[in-house]
Amino acid sequence: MATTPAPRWQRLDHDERRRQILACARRLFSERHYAAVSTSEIAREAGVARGLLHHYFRTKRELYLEVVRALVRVPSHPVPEADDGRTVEEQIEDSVGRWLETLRRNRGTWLAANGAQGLGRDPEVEAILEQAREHAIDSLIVAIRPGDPATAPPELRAVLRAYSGFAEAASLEWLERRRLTREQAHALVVQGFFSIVRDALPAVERLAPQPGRASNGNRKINHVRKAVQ
Amino acid sequence: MATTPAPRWQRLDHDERRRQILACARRLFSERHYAAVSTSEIAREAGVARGLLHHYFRTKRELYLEVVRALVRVPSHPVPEADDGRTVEEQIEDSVGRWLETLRRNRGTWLAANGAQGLGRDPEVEAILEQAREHAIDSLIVAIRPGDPATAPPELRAVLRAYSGFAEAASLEWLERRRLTREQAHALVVQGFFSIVRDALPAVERLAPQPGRASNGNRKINHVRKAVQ
DNA sequence: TACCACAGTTGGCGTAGCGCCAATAACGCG
DNA sequence: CGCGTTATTGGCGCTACGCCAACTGTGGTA
Repeated sequence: MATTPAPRWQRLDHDERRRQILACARRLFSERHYAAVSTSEIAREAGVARGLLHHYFRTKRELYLEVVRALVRVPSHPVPEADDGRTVEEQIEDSVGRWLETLRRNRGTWLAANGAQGLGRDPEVEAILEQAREHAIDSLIVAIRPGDPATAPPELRAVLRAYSGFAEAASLEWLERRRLTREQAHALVVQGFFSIVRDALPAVERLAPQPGRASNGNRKINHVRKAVQ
Repeated sequence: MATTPAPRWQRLDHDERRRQILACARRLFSERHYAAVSTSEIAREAGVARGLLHHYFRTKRELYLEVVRALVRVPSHPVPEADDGRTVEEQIEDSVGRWLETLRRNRGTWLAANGAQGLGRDPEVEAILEQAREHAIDSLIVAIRPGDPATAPPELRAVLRAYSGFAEAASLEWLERRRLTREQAHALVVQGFFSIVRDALPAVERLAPQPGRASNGNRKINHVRKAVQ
């Protein structure tokens, strides 16, 4: 009576195995930097042979880039929801609140993607982060200005990116260095947004290379400027 | 007549050789990420044997960290000079101008240190950047508030760090994405500073956990608040 | 129930890169 | 000019990565 021996390993669905490996890699890459994580360790963690990693992600680096893509799913700064008739103030207030809550829940993920500063240009990683951030800027533009965000003047995008850097740094003060309470971080990000849009943005537009380029289509922004204090 | 054969290699002073290797490593690490640069390549670039790298910097990683320390010598945001009797406004205006000029001259260095976002926490690198930034914050505090910067309330440091993130992002828009002219970047950073100190800072202080903690010693900040618009 | 084909999975080979150390040679000094 | 100091080299050992042929679990089929 030859009983069939117990399987030495389990055969998983392609996507499921891929997700499993990715999850382990994500955890390890979030804790330590690229060079300090070996493929053997990721494989051991996932309970598979090292060769399997190369089957799903050709190289260690491609696995890493896949992790980066997964990490930037958590937005780097507050993004308003679609316009629902509320005032811009309410939308911003609310989006910042929701965003901070998201950060708290995904603390580790977000810190890995935004809190850590590597060094040395890494074009592929930069491209991924860049794309995610520009996309988030689009949402911001839609909230404060009607029309297609693609037609927004570059100065506006630039100022909002500066604001984005402001919001990220402020959040780090709450999440990581704990020099701000959550309420303070909220107030700082919200007030910062309105101040920057009201004061800094027009200061930049006044110096536009081609005068008059950004002189129309700012109805909603002007509304913000008047509404805040 | 046995003429002495030409030396096959030159024996340099300890510090000089060290600087030379560091310079090559710095160039390579600025162009590519850590894993994409090999010690053999650095050694070849410097015209020395690979073993010599390990003599001066025990490991590849320590060499890398040394490069990081060298890179953060370029400040990440505008830092006023020592108080020279001018108004705060003049000092800020001037410091931003000087800072942007520094950035332009050290474009590659600064982009490598601040433009690139790696991924995965790297405590040692973070510690280096952290220290440099906090030190820069001190200079800012001295400019806008009398007394020892060490006694400044944490909220103030937090707000200035947020401003620092703002200034860095704004500078990237000028240096890298070229959506701002230099004049626009200047106006944005200066106006952003005053707006944040005038509007965002008090909003944060109002929510201080221990009421009244930050209620004194803000004479000069109040002066800024009144002076700007 | 037994067989079969597909593809998920393994294990090991070849190579490159890093850490280390003993031997070597350039340079200053008596 | 010889000698000691130490900057510098070259090679050994090990680990990690990329690749691939062989293996095996799994679901379908007669």
